[in-house]
Amino acid sequence: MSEPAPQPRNTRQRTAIREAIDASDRPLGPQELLEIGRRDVPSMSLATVYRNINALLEEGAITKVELPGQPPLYESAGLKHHHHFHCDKCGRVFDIEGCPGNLKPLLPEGFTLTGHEITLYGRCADCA
Amino acid sequence: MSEPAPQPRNTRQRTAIREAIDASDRPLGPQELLEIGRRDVPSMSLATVYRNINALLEEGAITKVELPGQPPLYESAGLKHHHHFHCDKCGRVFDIEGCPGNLKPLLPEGFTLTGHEITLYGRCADCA
DNA sequence: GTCGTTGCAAAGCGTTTGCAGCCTA
DNA sequence: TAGGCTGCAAACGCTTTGCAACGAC
Repeated sequence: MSEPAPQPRNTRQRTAIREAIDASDRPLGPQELLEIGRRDVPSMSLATVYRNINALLEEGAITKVELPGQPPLYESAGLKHHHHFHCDKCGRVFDIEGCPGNLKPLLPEGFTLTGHEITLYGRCADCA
Repeated sequence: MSEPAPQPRNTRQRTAIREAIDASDRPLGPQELLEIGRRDVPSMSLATVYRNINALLEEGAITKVELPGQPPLYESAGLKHHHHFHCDKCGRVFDIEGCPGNLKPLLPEGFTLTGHEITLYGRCADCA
């Protein structure tokens, strides 16, 4: 089921990507990570960003944020349960604390619930 | 902003696609629509499915259902406000009636709310 | 007969992968 | 030095588009 998992090395590229994600207060996409990472390592390629994203996902350091109709974003793992807000104007995604909870009553007969995802849409404070 | 919008024609392909969507009790993807459509019009191509999906979307006959991390699905327009359930096992998506509502309190200061999307995950009745 | 539509193949776009050289440990 | 990592370019999967033939009205 699982590969022997090689010994990871701390390259400047990997460090730059991990720090970019940890320092951000909102989830970031591969292209944004490339731009930020290139401030430290100008030669960095997009393929490297993707490979490190996948490595960090597998080691559990970051989480994939998937919103309807958009390519995935990534944020630090270990944030508490939260949801996301997508600004209709600037397109940025923000973390939202809290959760309405109590969604089980919505389920049809015989269905079981293991998780949920909520995305809010509107204008962020900068764009409102 | 908007093209003069040509006079649409009722081809067998378009009819088959529209009927497949209207007859389904759950949202369908392009590949599924191709398979169903080919029962009526075996020569149908995937490009035709996509072109008709987009035409039906613009004329407001169908709605795009976008779930996190999956390609879009399509369902009849005019269904009342609802959400979606994604089965972890079979991968199918089902419509869910009802809505928790009252999500405004979750917003940070200065943010405005125009809409929301909720996706539930778990096992459907067949897979539970 | 017009002109919207179709099938096919090529092009786009975001993501993944093969490969040879590079660099961390 | 070994072998994981990187940059580059080719490959992929899904969707769109150019083009010539087709067919609805």
